[in-house]
Amino acid sequence: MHEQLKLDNQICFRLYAASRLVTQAYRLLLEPLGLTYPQYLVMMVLWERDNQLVSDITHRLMLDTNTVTPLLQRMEREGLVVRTRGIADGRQTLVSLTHKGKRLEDKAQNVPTCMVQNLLGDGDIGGYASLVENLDTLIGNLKKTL
Amino acid sequence: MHEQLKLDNQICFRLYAASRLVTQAYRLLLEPLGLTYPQYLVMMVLWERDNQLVSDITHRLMLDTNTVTPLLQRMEREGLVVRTRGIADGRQTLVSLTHKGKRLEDKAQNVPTCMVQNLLGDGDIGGYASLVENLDTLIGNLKKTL
DNA sequence: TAATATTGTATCGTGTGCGATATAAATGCA
DNA sequence: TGCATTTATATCGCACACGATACAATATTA
Repeated sequence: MHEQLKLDNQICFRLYAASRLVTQAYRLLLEPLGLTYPQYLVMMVLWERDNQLVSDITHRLMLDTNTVTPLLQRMEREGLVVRTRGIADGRQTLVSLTHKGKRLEDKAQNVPTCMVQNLLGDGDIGGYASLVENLDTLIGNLKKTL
Repeated sequence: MHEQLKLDNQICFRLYAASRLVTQAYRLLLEPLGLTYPQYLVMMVLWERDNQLVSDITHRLMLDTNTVTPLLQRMEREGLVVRTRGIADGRQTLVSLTHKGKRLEDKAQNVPTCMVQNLLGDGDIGGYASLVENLDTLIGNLKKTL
């Protein structure tokens, strides 16, 4: 087996494993808030700006409606968001935060700090910025091929 | 919002997005083979060495039996592997490749090359090794906290 | 303007991931 | 030996992801 072939497996499997570990680490922090990681992502989008369309959220999270719609339905059932049909355009669905959803932002204040701690551990990661940059390159390349 | 807090979100969401994009890129390559990406990972473990225990596979893929067992059951249904109960230790389940499973290795020869192409795109391989290294550090840190 | 195409969401089915629990086989220990 | 404990795997339930499809509302066009 060629060197490059191993390399491929290494990088892909590492991304797969790292992603799952990140989600697991978030679970410990988010469970007290009653959120999953994908739900937390939606909340972050809405905390940044309230009242967004389903399509805004799908674009922001690079997901499709067949993932986001059920996600939002569960969050609506939990009383975190409300979905209302668009007035100007009846096809659209507007997603807005409830009181409970807004209040949750305060409780989530320490989550990012904890996650940085989890990622960095005791030591520094020298190439933190370069890691971000490399991931962006990777993501850009993959998007082009899809 | 502090700089670090944004940074956290960036890196975690990037890992999440990159992982999904990798899976999507694999889907195009693996669908002709009748494999999903997790199934392909299992096949790679078995192509490297046949006749392994469920626990060997779970450790190798950093997954638990509640994920791997149904995965193997689907693969057995597809005629890719056979699961046999351990002789020495009746608790164990030994997973071995069928003829069909072994033959699939040839058809999958070009998959890693294609994926490297997808990951690298036109650009160079600069920072590829450091990306692997940084991901390993990240994975190591996350494992420690879980 | 009526017919057609497009767009924005939603629904359905399948395959993971994973916490929680179950079960049978092996082990340990009184 | 008998029984509690541990171990290896399996089962169950829920929440994603995503391809495929459906559907209603808007836009287009003949």
